[in-house]
Order: sequence, then structure tokens, then C-alpha cells
Amino acid sequence: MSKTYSISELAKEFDITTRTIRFYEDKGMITPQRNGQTRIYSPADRTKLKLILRGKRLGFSLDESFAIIDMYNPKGNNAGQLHTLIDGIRERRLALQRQMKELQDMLQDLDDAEQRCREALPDADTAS
Amino acid sequence: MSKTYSISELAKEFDITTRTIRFYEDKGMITPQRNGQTRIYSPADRTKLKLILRGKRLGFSLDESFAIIDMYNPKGNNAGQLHTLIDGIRERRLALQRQMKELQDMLQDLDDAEQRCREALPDADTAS
DNA sequence: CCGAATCTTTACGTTAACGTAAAGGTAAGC
DNA sequence: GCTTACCTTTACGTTAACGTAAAGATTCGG
Repeated sequence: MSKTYSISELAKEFDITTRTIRFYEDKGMITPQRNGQTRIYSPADRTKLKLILRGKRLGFSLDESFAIIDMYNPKGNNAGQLHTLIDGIRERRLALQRQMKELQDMLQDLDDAEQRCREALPDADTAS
Repeated sequence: MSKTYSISELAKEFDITTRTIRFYEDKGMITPQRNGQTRIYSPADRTKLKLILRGKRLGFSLDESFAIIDMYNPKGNNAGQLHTLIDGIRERRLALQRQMKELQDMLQDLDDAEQRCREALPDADTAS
């Protein structure tokens, strides 16, 4: 028997509402077990939720996050499906790399901005 | 006289609609000159639009993008304001760095997924 | 001078991602 | 047995970020 979680436990852990978790279930992203009516979440459910929230922080829609998470556990097992999946992964990786570059650009812009700030300050304040 | 742009030129260049550009103006993010009623965009306007769209691709709301872009050109010039700005920049940078790490994590996850795919394929297909 | 293109404002509509409230079931503690 | 604390479903409300349509001004080539 591995650990299980209640909906409010997960909500508290990830600082979201139970409504949000049920909403994700409604969208078919999480499918917890039931004890009568009550939802019982497995560690796998918890991980999936975690991944959804990470996707959200990175700016992905739920559908996009869903598509990405789906790549982590191959559905089909024949060669054709696997190759299709690998191609999908390759594309996603390229997109993520583009995003990474834009993030670095923005970081650089912030560094430049800070530099200009420091130059505008009296010399005594120039140190960190 | 530096170059100017019409609204539809910018819309075409960035593959958005004119409605989107006017919407950003409505939100106070861009304030183009006017020739009569017609909007005239400067290179600075164009750059700002570009930055807004970059922020969007990185998952920021317009308000967040606005706040970040605001950091690029200091408003106040006294020491207090500059220090406040530098603090803001520092926090934004930390957030961006966290985001960068999550991006790297996701990339790693994709790499792992692809690896598992390859291992599930017949040996002949294992090479890239 | 006329149609086509491009601009304008105004305003209602739409989608994603939840928020919030209502109404009720169940289980624990006093 | 009653309250308190959970859980449930159902359903209408909300916000951001535009889409879309209407109605009209301007300008440009033929």
C-alpha cells in the first residue's frame, strides 16, 4: 500500500483550491480513485498535478501541458507510434529551447537595465 | 526623421491583428503618435510591442510584462527610486532564474522520455 | 468621380481557467 | 444528538485577452 492523499491535502501542498483540482479532473487530466464518493489521490496523481502546475508557471495552457505530460508515459508501444512520439518530443524540445533563449534575452535586458541604474547613481553607491 | 510604421505593418510583421495592438494601447502599454486620427508608430513603439509579445510567450500577463518593460527605462532619477528599481530588478531576475530551472527540468524530462522510447524500440532503430 | 484599401471608434461576443455560492452527504469528537 | 470539519455535485459568475461586426472617415489609383 503506497501513500494516498485527500484533495485538500494536495490543495494545501500546492497552494491551490480544491476547485482547481476538480477542474483539472473535469478536463480529464487527473483521474483519482474513489472511496465511495470521496476522491483518493495516488503519488502518481500528485506528480501529475505537480507537472500541470509547472507547465502553467512556464506559460502553457492546460491542453499544452497535457500534451507534454502525455509524452512522459508512452501510450502505444509499436515502432510507428514510438517514432511519432519521438518526433513530437523533438519539436517540443526545440520550442522549449527557443523559450529558454528568450528567457536568457530577458535576463540580459534586466542586467543591462540594472547596469544603467548603477551608472546613474552617485559613485559611492556603485558597489553591490 | 526616423522610420515609422502603420498599425497594419506592425500587425503583419508580428503576426497579430490590429485589434491586439489597439488593445495594448487601451491598456496604456503603447502610445503612438497620431496623424489626424491615424496612428503612427515609432521604432520605440515597435520595440515595446516586441517586448510585450516576448513576455507573452514566456507566460507573463500583460501587467507583468508591463512591469518588466518599465524596468528597462528608469522613470525616476533620484537615488531612492533607483535603489527601489534595482531591488525590483533583483527580484524579477530571481523569478526568471527559477523559471529557467523549471524549463531545464522539463527539457530533462523530455530527454528521459525520448531515451525510454528508444529503449523500447528494436535495436536496429536505436541510433538517432 | 468611384470603388477598393486602410484607417477609425464603439460595442457586444468568446474562451480559458478557474471563483464562489448553494445544497447536501458523512464521519469524528464532545 | 449536535456541531464541526471534511467531502460531494451543480451551476452561475468573473477576469484576461482578445475576436468580430457595424458604421463611418480618408486616401489612392483608374
